[in-house]
Amino acid sequence: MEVDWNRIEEKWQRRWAESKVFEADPVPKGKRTGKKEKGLLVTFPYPYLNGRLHLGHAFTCLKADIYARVKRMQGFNVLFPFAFHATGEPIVGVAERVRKGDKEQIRILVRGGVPEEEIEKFKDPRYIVEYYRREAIEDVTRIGFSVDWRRQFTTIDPCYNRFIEWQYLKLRERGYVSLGTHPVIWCPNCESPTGDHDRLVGEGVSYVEFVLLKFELDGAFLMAATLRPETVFGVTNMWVNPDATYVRAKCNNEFWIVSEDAVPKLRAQGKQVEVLESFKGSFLVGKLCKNIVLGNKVPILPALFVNPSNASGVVMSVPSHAPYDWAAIKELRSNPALLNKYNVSVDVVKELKPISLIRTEGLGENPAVEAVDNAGVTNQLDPRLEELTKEIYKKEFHKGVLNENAGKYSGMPVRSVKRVLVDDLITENKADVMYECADTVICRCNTKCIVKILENQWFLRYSDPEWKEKVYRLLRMMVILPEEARNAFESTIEWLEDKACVRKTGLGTRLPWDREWIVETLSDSTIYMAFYTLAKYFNLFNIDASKLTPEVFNYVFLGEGSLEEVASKSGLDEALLETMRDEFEYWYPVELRVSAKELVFNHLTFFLFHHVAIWPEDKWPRKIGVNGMIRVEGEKMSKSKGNFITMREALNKYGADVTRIGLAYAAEELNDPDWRDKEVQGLKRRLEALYDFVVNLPPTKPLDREIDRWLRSRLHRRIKAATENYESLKTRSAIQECLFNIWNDLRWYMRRTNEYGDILREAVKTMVLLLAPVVPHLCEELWEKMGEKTLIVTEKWPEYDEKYFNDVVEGKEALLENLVNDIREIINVTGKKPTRILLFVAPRWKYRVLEEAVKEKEGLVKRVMQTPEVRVHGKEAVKYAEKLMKELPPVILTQEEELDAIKSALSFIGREFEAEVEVSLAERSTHEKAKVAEPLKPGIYIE
RNA sequence: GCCUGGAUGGCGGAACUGGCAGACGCAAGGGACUUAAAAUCCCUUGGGGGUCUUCCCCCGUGCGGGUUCGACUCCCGCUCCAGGCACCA
Repeated sequence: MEVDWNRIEEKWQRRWAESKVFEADPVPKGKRTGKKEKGLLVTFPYPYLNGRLHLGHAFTCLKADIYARVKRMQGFNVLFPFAFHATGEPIVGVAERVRKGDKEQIRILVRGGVPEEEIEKFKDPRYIVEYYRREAIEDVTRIGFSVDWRRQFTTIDPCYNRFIEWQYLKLRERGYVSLGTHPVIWCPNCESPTGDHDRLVGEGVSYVEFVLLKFELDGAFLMAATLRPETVFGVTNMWVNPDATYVRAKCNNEFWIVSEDAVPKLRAQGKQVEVLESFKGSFLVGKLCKNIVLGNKVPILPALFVNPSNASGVVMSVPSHAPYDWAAIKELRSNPALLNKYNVSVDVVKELKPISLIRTEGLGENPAVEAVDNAGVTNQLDPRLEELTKEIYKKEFHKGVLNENAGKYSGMPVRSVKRVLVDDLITENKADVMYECADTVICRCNTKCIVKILENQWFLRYSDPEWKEKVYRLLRMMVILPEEARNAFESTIEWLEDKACVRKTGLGTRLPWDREWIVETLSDSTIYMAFYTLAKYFNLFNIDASKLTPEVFNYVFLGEGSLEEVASKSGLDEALLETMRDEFEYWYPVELRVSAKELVFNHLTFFLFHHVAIWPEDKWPRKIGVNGMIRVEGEKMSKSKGNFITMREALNKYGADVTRIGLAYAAEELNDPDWRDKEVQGLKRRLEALYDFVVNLPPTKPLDREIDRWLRSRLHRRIKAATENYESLKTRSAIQECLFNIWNDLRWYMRRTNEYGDILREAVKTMVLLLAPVVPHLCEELWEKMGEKTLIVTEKWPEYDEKYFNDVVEGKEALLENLVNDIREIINVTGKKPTRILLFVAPRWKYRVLEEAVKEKEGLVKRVMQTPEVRVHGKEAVKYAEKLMKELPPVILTQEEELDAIKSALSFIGREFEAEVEVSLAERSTHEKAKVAEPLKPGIYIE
């Protein structure tokens, strides 16, 4: 039968709206008697409004919605709110591009479903927010998420701004926000940090910290840049690029010699640099400079591999451990002409001897010399040098130990020496640091980026050990679903450092004490779940944001201050303030927050940090659900791949319930859900079959045969399993239980009997109830079709009762199922068409042996052979006992039970095979098949 | 490179503390029903082999080793994939 999905979905969405079932308010104060009267707040991270919602949003949000619906049916007062994120750059960027008439941007918008006549209005970022908010509400409603819309907001609403201001004042007051200084990849042209998405070249490139070692030269320092400062003990000479331009500059209170390219970088990194003179690198070649760490003098030599635009443009030469250096020395030795050009005697180069300073298991005295010579490298620009460098460094870093040449550091592992050494050298004024991009980064404006140290920026002090300790404590108290995700939280907390929480551009809330800054987007989205509890009042009474002073939030969220004072100062009603306070207390803490795994490393962890910073323990969140990322037909979903599916498209094609079950069945835990049309169509057919079945449900009557008890037993086990699965967000397993498994049980039941007991109807009703959180529209319709007058969304969740679990009856059915399969197997193997089937139930003595085996396997054969009843069967008995030692049957029945089960199923078996069926006890027969009969494996003979 | 996960049939994926790998679904094939199709119902389906009446044997959970009576599961060493790596939502 065709199911009119559209009609059903619209009908029930209308009913839900009319009856306001999703509008959740606190239970009146006097009636909060038990756990179920305490509010349960279920949340989903609000989506960013730079486009339509897509299947990824739908997937995560559905997990939350299903949980909310289950809990609601279990009798909890559940609040599932929804809001919208607008803070940040991209929306402004879109508006900007539309304003400039960017054709590509407009094409993207139109292709994304924006009507041509709306485009003009997209010049205003606020309109974009408004537009996508409307679209999102339509999608969320159409997919049937059980949202209380009275509490919606966007992050650029004035009331929300006041809330963020309060939060940051609070964090600052408690010492969690402070001024800081931090290196960033920076575009000198745009004069702003260059994030990944702002780059033309160099996605994912970070910066590295070079150590600048000071080498004295004519009253100045030649600044050698290195990533391996420990090798200062093995320096034989210095390298400069003879063709590059170098400068002598006053840097802070010293004179430095660095490449010209390094000057703006040093300036960006907080150095006062004044260039005094500039010259070619060749000017330096041949001079001697002093290694102030060791006190010896080393020559400055020319090298082409030195890149003046990398770090300081000066490199120290450690031929023992650095392949480039050894290769360059070799090349100079074999090419005296080059040296003559700079008036350097070849002897200088010939006298250079590698100085080994690291001992590494598996590597020789001078690893670079050996590697370069073995590879036959003779040229310093040989591309293989890169590879050799990496190889040696990797080994030396992990296994290397500094040798006696390293002075007081000798004996230390390379792995741990760097930090100590650098700290020492800086303290002794023998070194400095310089940051450099790890690889080329080019901004979208086509400018090469550098590393800048941003000063006086506001930071969240996530590195604070006490703050971290509190978060660890919260984490230990929390339920993480699935548990495997806990590790990721732990390592994130550990790894987290101070984070800049403000920017200069984009939409958002201005920092209350420093209005040139805007609170950055991830930083304004950490505790807003609390805002849902109040947004209702802000929306309802259209409250003037200016009244929302910090005192108001202090009172409502923290219970600080006196009611009268807060009321008179803010101009808000005392009663309203008190109601808001109660509303917050009622819904908080957050019961569950569900998100995709990519947010563990930022948003979800920040969510924890800020909660412990603001609230006492009883307001800390309870559970976090983490899920995978959506894929489409096995591939990552992305706009560029052309496999991007918006919620709107899915809803138009499949309808709400099919989309829901398609997503809910696609994956659970950390697995990535895969949206496959074939799979979804299969589920749709299954739902249609269910509809058909329920609508044409055969009449039932009160019966209590074994098969009825069997179905009841199975049903109660399914209820238990499905409920547990739902509670741990395992929607896939839940669906398996309450759709497929119950369905298979019903099929078996209807195959086994022609007379249907009331339990059949009960099972179907239960199935509809259990499926309601996943496919709520269909289930409401079926519920009504079954003659129920209530709304299923608030109907009571089925409960299981272990007293109905019946192992014997289930064992009997399992026996019959196996028996039927075995008979079929024999028919298939022999190719006989049966007219008569003879069945033999195993002799009693075999049950005796089995009983003993179940009790204790050890010494089974010996033990049972002492029983006369068994011993008379001699070899046969030993054989059976030995078989049991290897493997026991999964269920255990007595001989009587088994005989009884088969007897009462004779007509069923006869129907299945269109043959006469007879059963007898093996001990009453001499038939060869009576001999092979075993408990749970009756002898079968087919005629 | 670093930090988290992960790798199981034609496909998506199960397997609790180490105990019969492949549950459940999809796809495919065969059959029943039907005027026909769809839907539904029943059956088969990891690979290979055998002396095939409820079977038996061999191989099989990314690769190479190890621990164990026994390993998808634990340990060591790799390979590949996904996500994250902070001034971005």
